[in-house]
Amino acid sequence: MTVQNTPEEFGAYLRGVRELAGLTLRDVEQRTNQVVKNGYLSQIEKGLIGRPSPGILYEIAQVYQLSYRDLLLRVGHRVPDEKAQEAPALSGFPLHLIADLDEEEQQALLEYAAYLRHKKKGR
Amino acid sequence: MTVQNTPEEFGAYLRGVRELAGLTLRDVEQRTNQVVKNGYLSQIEKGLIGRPSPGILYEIAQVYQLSYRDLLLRVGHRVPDEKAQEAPALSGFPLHLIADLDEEEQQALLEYAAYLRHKKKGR
DNA sequence: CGATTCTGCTTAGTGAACTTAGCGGCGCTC
DNA sequence: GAGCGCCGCTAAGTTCACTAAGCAGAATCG
Repeated sequence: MTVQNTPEEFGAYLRGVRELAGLTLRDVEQRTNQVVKNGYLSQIEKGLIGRPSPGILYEIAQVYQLSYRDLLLRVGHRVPDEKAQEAPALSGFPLHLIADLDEEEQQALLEYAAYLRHKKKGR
Repeated sequence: MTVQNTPEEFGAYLRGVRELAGLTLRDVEQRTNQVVKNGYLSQIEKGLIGRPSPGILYEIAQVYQLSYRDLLLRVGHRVPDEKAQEAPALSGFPLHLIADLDEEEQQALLEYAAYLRHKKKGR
């Protein structure tokens, strides 16, 4: 429910969860396949790291069985809206015409648009 | 729809969108309140940056009216599950008892758990 | 007692994201 | 055609997440 922690708060929280789970720093390192190094986790828990990266937080969430989204929020990372899949509106452009196209075709279209825009300069 | 782009692909994509929107690098810098520097955006578009941070991607998504989530996926950031709000299961621990507690109380509880765990060592 | 093996921790180093500052080119206008 | 402003770009510098390596203390066991 928390929205934002200081690094100290976040560290204390993580330490609490780890100890509750009965894991050592090296246990976590092992369970994350050496992705989260014990020394680094120690730094995080001591509040020395401002904003651990999403990848690290994800691994921690897995090991402790916490919500990845919640961890992201705690350290202050932007999190995509649950819903509100903000469609690329781009001011009335007929998107449905583009939605059908596959990856390469869309890219080609963008490049063509760039070409048009370039030409237009000599308007 | 794409799941993962190479830095080059991602850069080409962003460049296409920007030109389609008719914006210059400095326009974007201005519209993001100098959060996304023109020189840096240039580096991204040329594929020189491996994985721009969430904060930067968020700003870009806002300016171009793109889906932040989609940008995260393109560069390879982990994204929290739309649903599947993975509850902190922690092996049968009676979570509902904790859910009521406020922030401070939860922290105190974790610290108490740590204390218990510590004591237990002399089992 | 000494040796071993855990524990958390610290320090110095690396690398990549991001900044700063400025360059050269192009298209205006006078 | 000289000056001016905007364009994308780039090289060097800064910052900070993350690594590598090892140390001190406590528990364990011979």
